[in-house]
Amino acid sequence: MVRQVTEKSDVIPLLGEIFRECGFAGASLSEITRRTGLGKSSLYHFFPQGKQEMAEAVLDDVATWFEVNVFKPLRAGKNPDTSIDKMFKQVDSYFYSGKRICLVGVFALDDTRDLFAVRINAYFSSWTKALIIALKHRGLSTKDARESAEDVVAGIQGALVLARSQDNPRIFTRTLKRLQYRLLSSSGSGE
Amino acid sequence: MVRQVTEKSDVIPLLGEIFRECGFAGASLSEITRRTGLGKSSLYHFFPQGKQEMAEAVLDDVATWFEVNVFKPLRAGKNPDTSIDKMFKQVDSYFYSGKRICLVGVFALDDTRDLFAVRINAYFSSWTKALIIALKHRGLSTKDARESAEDVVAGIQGALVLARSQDNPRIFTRTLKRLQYRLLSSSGSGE
DNA sequence: GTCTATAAAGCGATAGAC
DNA sequence: GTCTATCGCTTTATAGAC
Repeated sequence: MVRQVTEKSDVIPLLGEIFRECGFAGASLSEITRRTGLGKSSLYHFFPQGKQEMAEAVLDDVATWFEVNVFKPLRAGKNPDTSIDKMFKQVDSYFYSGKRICLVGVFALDDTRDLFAVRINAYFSSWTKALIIALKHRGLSTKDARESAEDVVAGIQGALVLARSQDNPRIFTRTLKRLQYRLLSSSGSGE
Repeated sequence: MVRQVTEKSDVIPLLGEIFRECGFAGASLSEITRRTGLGKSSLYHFFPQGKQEMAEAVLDDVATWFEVNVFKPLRAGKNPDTSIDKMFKQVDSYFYSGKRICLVGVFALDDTRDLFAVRINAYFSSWTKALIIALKHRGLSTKDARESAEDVVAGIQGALVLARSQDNPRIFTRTLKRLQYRLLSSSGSGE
């Protein structure tokens, strides 16, 4: 029993960490029970469809966070340099500077993807599209913006994999720095 | 029953695909039995330690393949441009042009990593180090070589995640092309 | 090396009391 | 909303015959 929770909104972040660390198949109900402090009955009270519904709630929670804190600012377009800088800061903070991995990435790799295909697709495509908009506002062509955005989103995911495989979060932070530097030194509002 | 196999060396590639698609926790013995055509008794005859030993055999098999076809050529150093070009060709081929994902990456993300930490660490560090050697032979400084190598290895992993999440292998192939282009246009033997 | 049978534990999920 | 008890099934793993 980690803590006492009675609200669904309190449970979801805990579920997120469990799925992140164990994967979907590896996250057993007994582990979930142990780490949330909620019995199976309570869990099924909150999530009648069981594990599947828990994971969907977590994915929606993650999507909302990124929508508010990353995607929307990127699309707003008032100042692309500012919103891109904010993106990197938020990403560094969200992934605990490389000590935390991406739940959507975990689900995307094995056959868990098929269970949540729409949400997983939407997460990465929203991110890429929002970044493309910001880069076009900086003066990049559609083609250049798409390529750069894809490089950055892929680069972030890859850096998380690499950092975790080496048990070295600094791989993540320094790769993030290089990705940002490369973006800002491409043609844009600074010219 | 997919095929009749009686040699351990025939089973390992099949096991690789199963772990790749299902993850370690998600790969049940019944699924392994089904797709290899081997009964549990035969599996435990080949791998007395069970699933753990199967996964270790697969990881060693992957490591050997990359050592022979990618890392060793990169380190050989006779012609870094050639061996780097070979690396990208082999990687594209190994990952079926983005239709296959990286087994080591799958294991690296969730808590499966802790079971195979040494092998997972070795895979990515061997790759990065071998690429650093080739890049230094091309004239890059130690610092630049390390940064570029890290970008490329992370970029490949990230492109695999992105391609799979969008169910679009072309994301992988075009990201691979850009990574190679960026490597070759950095200072090197072409100058 | 592969078969059948089986063990012991854990799995996701449910029922009914409170 | 949380408790206890339990269902039916699957899990990993083993034993012994052939």
